[in-house]
Amino acid sequence: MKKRISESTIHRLSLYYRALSLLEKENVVTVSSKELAKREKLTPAQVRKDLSFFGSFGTRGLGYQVAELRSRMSHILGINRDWRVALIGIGNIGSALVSYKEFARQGFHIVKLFDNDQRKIGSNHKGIVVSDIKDLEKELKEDNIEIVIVAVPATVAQYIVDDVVAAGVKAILNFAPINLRVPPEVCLRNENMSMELEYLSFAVVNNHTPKKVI
Amino acid sequence: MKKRISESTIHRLSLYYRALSLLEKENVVTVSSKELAKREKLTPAQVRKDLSFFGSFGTRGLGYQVAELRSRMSHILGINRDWRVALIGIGNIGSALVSYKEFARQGFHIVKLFDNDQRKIGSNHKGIVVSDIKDLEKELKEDNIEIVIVAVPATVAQYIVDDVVAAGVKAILNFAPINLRVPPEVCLRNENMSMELEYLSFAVVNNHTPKKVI
DNA sequence: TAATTCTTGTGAAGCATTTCACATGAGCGG
DNA sequence: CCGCTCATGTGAAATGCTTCACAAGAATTA
Ligand SMILES: NC(=O)c1ccc[n+]([C@@H]2O[C@H](COP(=O)([O-])OP(=O)(O)OC[C@H]3O[C@@H](n4cnc5c(N)ncnc54)[C@H](O)[C@@H]3O)[C@@H](O)[C@H]2O)c1
Ligand SMILES: NC(=O)c1ccc[n+]([C@@H]2O[C@H](COP(=O)([O-])OP(=O)(O)OC[C@H]3O[C@@H](n4cnc5c(N)ncnc54)[C@H](O)[C@@H]3O)[C@@H](O)[C@H]2O)c1
Repeated sequence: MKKRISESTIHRLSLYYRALSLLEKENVVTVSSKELAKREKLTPAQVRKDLSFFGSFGTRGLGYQVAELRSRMSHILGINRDWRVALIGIGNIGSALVSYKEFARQGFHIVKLFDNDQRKIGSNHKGIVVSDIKDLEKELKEDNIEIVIVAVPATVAQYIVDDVVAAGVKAILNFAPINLRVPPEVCLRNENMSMELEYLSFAVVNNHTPKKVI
Repeated sequence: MKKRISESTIHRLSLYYRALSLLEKENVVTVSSKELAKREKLTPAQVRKDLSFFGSFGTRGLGYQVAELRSRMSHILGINRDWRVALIGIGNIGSALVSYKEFARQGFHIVKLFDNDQRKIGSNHKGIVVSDIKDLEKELKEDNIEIVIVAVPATVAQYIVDDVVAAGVKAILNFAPINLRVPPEVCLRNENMSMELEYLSFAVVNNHTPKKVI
């Protein structure tokens, strides 16, 4: 019975959630798969198929209740609750992420910072004191951290991630441009900006246009 | 004859390029599809099929010459040359990107910065003076910019992108969490970190492990 | 109540991508 | 130079994902 949900479907759930949030702000009460599709450059059939993996949320002839569907989406995505996030590496990109208030508004609360630079350890970023990387495993456990963001140089990322995994964390967002080894029960996602620039460069040189834009 | 190259293949080309660069640093001379696959958690067949879209670069029984294949990859990806990049929005994320030296090392040179904040206009970031957003279209044309990175609030991103498109730019990397409209000849890529966090949250809640890690 | 309109939910068809499997060619050791 | 090993390149099969197309349910109007 349990069908494997594809990566693309999960990403589109995020898009639906985003579109529904906007619709709610616009005080729109119901929305059809057609309208939802248009807003995120997809097809109505795609929208309905994606939703159908999780249940049937609409009314024939009418469409979907915006508020209800949004709430359903948030449950499916697991964002109807708060998440405790730790950020490792308070450099260029790390600092940008701590300052980004939107994450907290979405339920992703960065509650812990780590670095190995003595000048940074003990300093305060947006109300959070930077911890020593030495205490990583211990503090991740103590603080019940569920998601870790890795923003350290690629050369040390694997060591860091090994500790993160040892601490029992099951979800990692990695910014270092390196292929990290994690056990199968840990979900690792990579945010690789160079790869996106290379995609653009490929597209320009080869006159290629992507079919779908993530 | 011209086969459509899939998004996944293009992303994997970046992975091959990265792995080959490391192999070259390690003074490895030849590499098999098997080894290349292992390094990036792929299958040997996948590697060979991807490469086969662009030619045949290997030697049966031996594998691929690391230096040669790397050079071929860089030509295919269009990174055997320099690119002139402009960055719009010198806030949290924009500042992090300007400071990141790796982009320039890969041939992506951020040579132009834009903002609308009077306190930022005229200021110097890593040797580049921030221009007024008012002059965006004119300066993008004058300076022959080919790739634009958009790091402004979502509320203004569409206006900015319209100007970027009007200036004839064909490649855009967008960090704003919004679905931007661009004409079909323009390649738009979105870097959406919230979406990745939502992916992780989905994975944890649904006990889902992705098949492939991008 | 019946006819009309609208839009969902979903098997099945149509495409796309990945994996398989093997013929083929290169190097090497005896 | 022959036989053995290794690894590529590629059609074909298998798998996965998207789109089609339509039965069926809900509202609305007559
Ligand atoms: N800055 C960007 O725009 C950008 C873009 C793409 C990728 N990245 C990647 O993101 C990562 C961080 O980049 P950055 O520009 O912020 O680098 P950075 O050097 O500014 O920051 C790295 C931080 O990690 C800390 N660190 C180093 N070793 C550590 C360790 N062992 N334990 C804990 N902390 C440690 C450093 O003290 C520093 O604060 C890198 O892997 C980089 O390749 C950055
Ligand atoms: N900071 C992050 O970690 C992060 C994470 C995910 C997504 N984002 C997205 O990236 C974008 C930038 O985020 P940020 O945190 O750097 O925001 P920010 O507010 O720090 O920076 C935005 C910059 O854009 C400039 N700007 C505003 N309107 C402009 C206009 N019309 N023309 C030119 N410049 C203008 C502002 O002056 C500011 O310098 C946002 O869309 C945000 O949602 C940021």
